Amino acid sequence: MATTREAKRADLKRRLVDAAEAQILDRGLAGLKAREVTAQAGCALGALYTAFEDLDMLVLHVNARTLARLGAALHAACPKDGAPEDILQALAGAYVAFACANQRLWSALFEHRLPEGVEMPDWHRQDHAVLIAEIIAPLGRLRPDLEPDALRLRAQTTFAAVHGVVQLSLQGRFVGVPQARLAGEVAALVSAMTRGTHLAARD
Amino acid sequence: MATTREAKRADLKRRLVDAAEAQILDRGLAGLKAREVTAQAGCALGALYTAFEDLDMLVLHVNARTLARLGAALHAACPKDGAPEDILQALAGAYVAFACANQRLWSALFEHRLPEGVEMPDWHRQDHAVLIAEIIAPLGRLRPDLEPDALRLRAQTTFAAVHGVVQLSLQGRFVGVPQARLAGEVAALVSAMTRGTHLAARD
DNA sequence: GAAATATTTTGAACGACGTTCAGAAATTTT
DNA sequence: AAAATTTCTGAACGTCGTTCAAAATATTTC
Repeated sequence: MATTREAKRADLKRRLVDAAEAQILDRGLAGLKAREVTAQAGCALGALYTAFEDLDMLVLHVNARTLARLGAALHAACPKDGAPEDILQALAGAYVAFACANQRLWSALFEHRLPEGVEMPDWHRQDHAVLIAEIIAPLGRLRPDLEPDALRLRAQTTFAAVHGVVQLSLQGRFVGVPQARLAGEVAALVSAMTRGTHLAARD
Repeated sequence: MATTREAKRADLKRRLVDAAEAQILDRGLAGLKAREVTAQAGCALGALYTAFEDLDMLVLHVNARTLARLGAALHAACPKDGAPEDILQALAGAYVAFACANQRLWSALFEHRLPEGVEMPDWHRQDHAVLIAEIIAPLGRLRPDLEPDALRLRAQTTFAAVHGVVQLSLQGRFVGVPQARLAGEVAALVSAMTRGTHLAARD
């Protein structure tokens, strides 16, 4: 049974990620505890460290799942054809909707920090590409003058701007916009960025 | 010596905030430890809990200091007269410069989370007002049609957008823009937001 | 198939952490 | 200066992530 060993290991990993996801979902990232996760996954405390290097890597696997779901939501929300403004509005709206509907899992994506000096593994860095993938095409139509590198950079900036508004709002910070106003403010921001960006291309 | 008691208490608090600030400055928020802070402040471990409710409240006092310095930097960078675009660019540039020059203390402002369910004390909520205070006037000139409430909301959104770009960049995230490009991208964002915002006022 | 060997799983134990609190030290009052 | 009060102290507690010797299980050998 050469396959059993790997299959059991994969099953353990799945149960641990399931349990960690459930844990973050109802207590937040800070409420994730090794003892509770392993109890819910039905394994010993030490087993966690045979499946993953440490708790941080387990969180990264939960985040990978969340990013995949978020990526699918963004892709689904993106109209096949339409004006660049409409596509960007649809993407921003979908991002807001996903963050609101999955607050704790979405928060974990950006709250989580690796210990200082520890670099994020490559396999997980790539998972983040979905955050900007769909932005590039419509933005490119607004700014046909930009080189691919500059375009990608501007897509990152565009994402980060929207993300910032969502993050400060959902964190309930003093400077964050009230959650009830979030969708409207993001729409206004995207509108302003879109119009302003379009103008810049003509200068 | 009625004054001594209060003076000594105030001195202890100051030493603790000094030590915590130094600690965050060279090891980051996650590197802040009660035992090290009290050792550096020259008091017993338990003394921390006679001066502050807990470590979180000590962090809030460090953050209050940082916000005051940041507020001063933003105010100083804000030209007395000039086009709204120029003022907003100056503010954004100063924000980027402060965040870069004080990365760990600035990060602590937004990394720190109170335990779930614990609300931020009012005295510290107000400290955050400096983040948007200087934005309101120039933004109001671009959008004279907005009511004071809507204007304040838009100022929060404008801040959050710039902040998002800075935060993802300085965190070194995959989707963040490289630090070397940060100032340029923020300038482009402010430019686009400003032009777009101005156009919206004419619709 | 049983003994020997290799692998996997286990949970008690470790060190570090934030926080508490009974007693020691210092101060104020009598 | 003795008594009463306040302040300060650091050992001790509970919880955390992580480790690792030993137990349990699986595999190989004869």
